[in-house]
Amino acid sequence: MPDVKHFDPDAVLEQVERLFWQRGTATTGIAEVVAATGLSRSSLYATFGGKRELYVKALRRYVERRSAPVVQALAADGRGLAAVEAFFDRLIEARCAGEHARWGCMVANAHTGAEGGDPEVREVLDQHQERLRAALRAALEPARDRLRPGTDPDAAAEMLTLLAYGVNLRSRAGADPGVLRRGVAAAIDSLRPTEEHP
Amino acid sequence: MPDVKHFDPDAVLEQVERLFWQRGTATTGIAEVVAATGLSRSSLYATFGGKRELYVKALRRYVERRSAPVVQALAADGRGLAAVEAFFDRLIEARCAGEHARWGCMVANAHTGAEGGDPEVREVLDQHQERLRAALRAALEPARDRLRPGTDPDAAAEMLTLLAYGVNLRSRAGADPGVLRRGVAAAIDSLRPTEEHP
DNA sequence: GCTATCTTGGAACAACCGTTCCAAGATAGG
DNA sequence: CCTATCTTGGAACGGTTGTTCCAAGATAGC
Repeated sequence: MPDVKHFDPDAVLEQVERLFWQRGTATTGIAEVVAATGLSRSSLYATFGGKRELYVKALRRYVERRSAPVVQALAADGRGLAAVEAFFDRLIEARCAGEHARWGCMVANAHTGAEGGDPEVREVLDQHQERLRAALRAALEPARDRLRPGTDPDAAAEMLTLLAYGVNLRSRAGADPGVLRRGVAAAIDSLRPTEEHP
Repeated sequence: MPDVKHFDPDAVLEQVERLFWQRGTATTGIAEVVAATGLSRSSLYATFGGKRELYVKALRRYVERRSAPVVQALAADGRGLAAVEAFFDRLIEARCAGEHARWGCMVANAHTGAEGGDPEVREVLDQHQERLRAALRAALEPARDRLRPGTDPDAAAEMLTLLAYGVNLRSRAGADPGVLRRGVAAAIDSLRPTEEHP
């Protein structure tokens, strides 16, 4: 009996996600959201709630549609250190070039600013960190006996996680991809066993 | 002949610095600055200019009075890897406990949000990154021949710099200091030569 | 085609934003 | 003590914020 929505909610949410991802929460006004999505304030509020709920939904969409697939692929990649290398290569590439260049990571971005104070947001942040850590740990597992002697894979995964956040942050300020690659390579190479020269 | 200021500009700037450091630019209104400092809008605008100039001056103060001393101490510390260890220990301690716990690093915080778009701010960000990198590189120099064979000190300094930004970011979201320490320890330990067991 | 029910466009809202302005107050040289 | 000059308090500004509200429009079952 009732009327039906004149738009695709997920397509709209993607637009909103891109807006908040690039510009942040505090800087992006509802007026900009209205302008970017094309729909009216009424539809916006009726479908998603207020600005806070809209941001949280956009952030969740980012985690599920942008981050999770890559993280899962990393966890499932059985190539060992090569998998970790590939992950960081693509990360740096995506952060410094192409459509989303210099946008950083929406989750990393959320760490600063008012959005990080929200308990619901904080939960997403911690979940994202934990998933990335677990994926890096899983990626290291097949290479366990090919790592440098004495290496603790859990601690190594922790280190690589922190490194990823560093890359995400610095990429937003225009860091040179070559420099980022060099820093990441130093970390990964330090996990390889020293070559023997008898 | 003229009247003289009824307050100490640098003491006020310190208050402002703390405010912007903890809460960010976009979230902190001039009204809050007025309330925190106790002085009037007139004095504020006459002394520091608008909000943008006020933020930049507070950020510069942070770099010069908070960051630079620690970074210089790191560069001058001749103990090698122990110097790097001490630097990160104190960093994590300051980020997770005490007066400024969970505030993160004001410079790292500036990477996200509208402030990062300002060319003047961007310059401070790059300068800070470069100083930290150079200090870490200098701290590694005395340990050069005590590092793991094949280690590139320049690349290692790059890696440690990224790691520091990761620590700063994650600390704001309430990361456990023990976890942070473990990740950092993994990075530093990976620079040590493998123990020989003959 | 009628109608109950939802959606939509857009006006309107109070609250707050950063900034400006000016009269009143404070100061130090003459 | 007087006065030129700067500072200070606080009112006021136009613009923007997120949100609400309602009449008009669209839809699908009867």
